Amino acid sequence: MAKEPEDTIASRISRVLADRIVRGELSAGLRLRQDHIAEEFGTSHVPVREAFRRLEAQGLAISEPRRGVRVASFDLKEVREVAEMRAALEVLALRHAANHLTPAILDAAEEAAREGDVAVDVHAWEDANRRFHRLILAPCGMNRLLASIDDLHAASARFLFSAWRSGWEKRTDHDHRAILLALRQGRVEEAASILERHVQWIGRAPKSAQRGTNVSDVFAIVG
Amino acid sequence: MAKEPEDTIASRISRVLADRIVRGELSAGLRLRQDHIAEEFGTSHVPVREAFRRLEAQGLAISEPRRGVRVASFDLKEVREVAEMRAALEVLALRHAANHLTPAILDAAEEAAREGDVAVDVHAWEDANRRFHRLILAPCGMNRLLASIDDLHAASARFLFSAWRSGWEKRTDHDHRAILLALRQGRVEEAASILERHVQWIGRAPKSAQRGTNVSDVFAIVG
DNA sequence: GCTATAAAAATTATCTATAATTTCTAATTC
DNA sequence: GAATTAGAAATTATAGATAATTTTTATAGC
Repeated sequence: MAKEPEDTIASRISRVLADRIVRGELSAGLRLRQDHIAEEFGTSHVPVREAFRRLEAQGLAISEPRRGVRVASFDLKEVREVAEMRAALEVLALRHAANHLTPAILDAAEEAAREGDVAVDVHAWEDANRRFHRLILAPCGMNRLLASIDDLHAASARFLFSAWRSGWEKRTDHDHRAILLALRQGRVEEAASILERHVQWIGRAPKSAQRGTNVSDVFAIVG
Repeated sequence: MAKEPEDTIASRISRVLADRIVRGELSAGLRLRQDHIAEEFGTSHVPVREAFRRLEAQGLAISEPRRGVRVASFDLKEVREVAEMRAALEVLALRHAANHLTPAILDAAEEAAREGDVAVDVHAWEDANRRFHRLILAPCGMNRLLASIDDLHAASARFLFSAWRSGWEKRTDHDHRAILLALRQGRVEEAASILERHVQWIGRAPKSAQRGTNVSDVFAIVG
C-alpha cells in the first residue's frame, strides 16, 4: 500500500536531490558525483544519470559533458528572471482558474495563508505559501502551465531558503488576504494584479545589492 | 573541427528525436522502443534512456514506468494552453529585449519576415518564423525564459506541422511587420500587445472544432 | 466465431564491467 | 618557494548482461 506516484529509482533520486538542492543542503556549485549518489541510494549509477537529466531540465543542476554535474548556481539576476516568469504564468493560471474556484477552495487557501502567518520557521512558511498558490491556481486545469509554475516556485524557494539561512521573523502576509478577498468578490483582474505584484516582489530587496552579488546578501519579502 | 555544441550521445539522440516528433515523422502515441532507437544510433540503450528524460521534460514524450515511452499526444486544449503560455512569456521577453534591440537586429528580423512570406512549404515558413521570434526576443538576455519559450515554440510548431500536413498556401504575415514597425518607433507596449495577440491566435480556428477533437481537423493562421 | 487463458516473445529497468577522460597528487625544475 | 609536468586515482560515459514485467501470440473452451 501507500504507493508512490512514480515508481522508478531515477524519479525517486531526482525528487530527493531536488529537495536537497532547494533546501540548500546541497549548495550551489557542488559537484554531484554519480557513484557516490548511487552508493547512497543503493543503486548503480545508471538511474542516477537519468535523475541528473531531470534536474538539469528543472534548472537545478547543470551538466558539462565529461566533466560531471554540479548544483546550479544562481545570482540575483536569475532570481528576478524566475520571479517575472512566475508572475506572468501565475497571472495566466489565475485568470483561467477564477471561474472554477469554489468557496471550499478559497477557504482552504485562507487556511494556508493562516498557517503561513503562524509559521515558526522559513520551511514551514514556504510550505504554506506553496500550498496557497497551488490551491488558487490548480483549478485552471492546465497541466503544462502548472508544472512550469511548480519548477519556478522551487527555484524561488531555493532563493528564499538561501537568503534566510539565519533567523526567522514572524510576519503577516497582506497580499494573500487581499487576493482572496478580491476573488471572493469576483474581482478577478484585481486579484491577478495583486498576485502579479506580489510575486514580482521576489528578489527586489530594500537595500538592493548590485549585479553579481551573492544572493544571500539580499533580503526580500517574498511570496 | 566543426564541433557540435553538445557532445554526449544522449543529447544528440534527444535532439534528433525531438526534431522528428515536432515534424510529425513520429506521430502522437507511437511507442519509442529503447532498443530499436539504440540500434539505429549504434549505441546501447543507456544514452537512449537519458534522451527520453529530456524529451519528457520538454513535453514531447510521456513515460509510464515499466510500460515505456511514447510520443506525447496533444489536443486542441493543450495547443491553446501552449499558445497562452507563449504569449505571456514572449511579451515578458520582448519588454526586456526592447532596450537592447539595435537597427541591425530589427533588419535581420525584417529579413526573416520576408523569408517567411516567400516560403514554399510549411517547414521553411516555420523556420523563418522561429528565427523572427528568436531575433527580437534573444536580446532580453534571460536564458531560462528563452529556453522555456523555445520548448513552447517547438510544441506550437508540432501543431502547425500536423495541421498543415497537406497543402501550403502562400500568405503575408502582417503581424510581424506591425511588430517591427512599432519597435522601430519605440512603441514597445504596442509591439508587445500585437505580439501577444499574434501568438494567442494559435489554435484559434475559423471553424472551431470542439474539445477532444483531433488537432489536424482545425486550421489556424499561426505565429 | 468470439472470449478467456496460457505460453512465448519482446521490452523495460537495472546492474556490473570497461574504456576514455578528467582531476588530483606529488615530484621536478627553475 | 612557485610553477610545471608526470603519474596515479577518481570519475564519466557507454557497453553488455540479467531479472522482472508487459505485450503479443497461440490455443482451448464455450
